[in-house]
Amino acid sequence: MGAMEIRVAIFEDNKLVRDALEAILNGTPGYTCSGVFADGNNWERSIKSSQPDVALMDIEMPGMNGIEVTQHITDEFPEIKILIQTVFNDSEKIFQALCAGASGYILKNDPPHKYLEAINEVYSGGAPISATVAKKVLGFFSSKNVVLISPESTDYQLSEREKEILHLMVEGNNYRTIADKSFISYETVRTHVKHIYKKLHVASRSEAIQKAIHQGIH
Amino acid sequence: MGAMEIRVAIFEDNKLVRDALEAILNGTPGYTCSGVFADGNNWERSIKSSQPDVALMDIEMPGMNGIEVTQHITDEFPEIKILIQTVFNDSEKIFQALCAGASGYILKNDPPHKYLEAINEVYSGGAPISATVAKKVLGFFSSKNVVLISPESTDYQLSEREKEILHLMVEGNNYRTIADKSFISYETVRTHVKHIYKKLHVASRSEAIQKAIHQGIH
DNA sequence: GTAAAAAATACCCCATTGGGGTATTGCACC
DNA sequence: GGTGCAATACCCCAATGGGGTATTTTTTAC
Repeated sequence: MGAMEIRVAIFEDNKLVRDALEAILNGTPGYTCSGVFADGNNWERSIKSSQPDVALMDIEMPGMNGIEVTQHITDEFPEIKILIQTVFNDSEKIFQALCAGASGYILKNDPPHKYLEAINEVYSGGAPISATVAKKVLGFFSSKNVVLISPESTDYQLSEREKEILHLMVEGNNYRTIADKSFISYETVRTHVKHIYKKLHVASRSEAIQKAIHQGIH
Repeated sequence: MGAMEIRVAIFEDNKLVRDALEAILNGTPGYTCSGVFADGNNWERSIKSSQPDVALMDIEMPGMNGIEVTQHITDEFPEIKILIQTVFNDSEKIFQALCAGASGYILKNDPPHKYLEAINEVYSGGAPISATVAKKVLGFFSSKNVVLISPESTDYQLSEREKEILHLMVEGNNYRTIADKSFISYETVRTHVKHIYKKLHVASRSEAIQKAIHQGIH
């Protein structure tokens, strides 16, 4: 086990597939299978014990599914790359996985050498997607299922105080509570809120909150 | 010119690039350049005269840009595949193009053989994306810039009357006006609105309107 | 260094909205 | 013939939103 080997953790509920993948990884120079898990129910312990560079993730697993595990891992261990593998051609799942932070996507019927290439590619910072998946991704953009929010439009020039007030609104406080927590009067809160609405181009509390959450105004 | 050749139209403002692409296409068996255009200003005429299977589209063009042209072509001639090519690594533009209906995406510094492969791939129904672009696409999903709308969630079981009221709300009428237009009392409008909010799982006029518009409740 | 602009504070008025009830009528389904 | 639902209608009241005006402080600009 040389220092240059890519450590891979396998999350896969099918024992045959799991064993096959493990054999391929351990039988190929440059790759080590550092952990094999049948589900994601103990994902945190699994990750800590196997210390992978790349997690090969099945979407369909009993208990916690691959999408949830992907979300958790990218939240807690953002340096670990996740390569999603599935037999399903389910667009919905693919997109959930992509949104959860997967780095790449391959189909289960891809041949072993494709797996190895893909693992290598995510490890090097790339983004392997099989042709089938790529097609779905592009197709999805053409459909009306995606709303893009321009990164440019996220600068609303809110003042620090306004951001504080907005934050308190997102937490669900009403004007009275915001006033108390900010040590200013009810009417001042209202004035700030009016300014916030003008800057965000919205006309209600809920719209402002939506915009704040979706565009990460903190 | 055999029957099996792929007809390609080039939209590209740079004359050098344009001529080079034309030469490559016409010099390679299986490909024909059926039209060469410096901009998209007469896109409809250009498409009708060149009858392409695939349009090779530059994003940056004087007058109508490649994204707008892509949108028009996919609207009017959905059978034509569009391969976007650009020197820019601009995520924003890439996503606009993808949303406009592009079938594939290559970078201008890709070598000629990649162009030919990509043209062949879109023509066969594939979705070529260069590794750089793929990375951006996947990265975009992980960011907070994309909102996915599940197709499943669009049935809210609104009654006919409730849909009417919601429609009047979308048009900007207040309760009083809705009441007058619907020949019912102000209070009845309020009752309907409360029911609508419960069914849509929202808590304000603006959220309800957003949901109605985005999910096409009529 | 001073003038202009922006931010933060505070108050006024009042219409509109939202959530919690209750209640009656009519219609369909079993 | 009761049970459920849609449509109608009213009550109370808290919360929100938009329009003002005004003072003080801070920042920015020339």
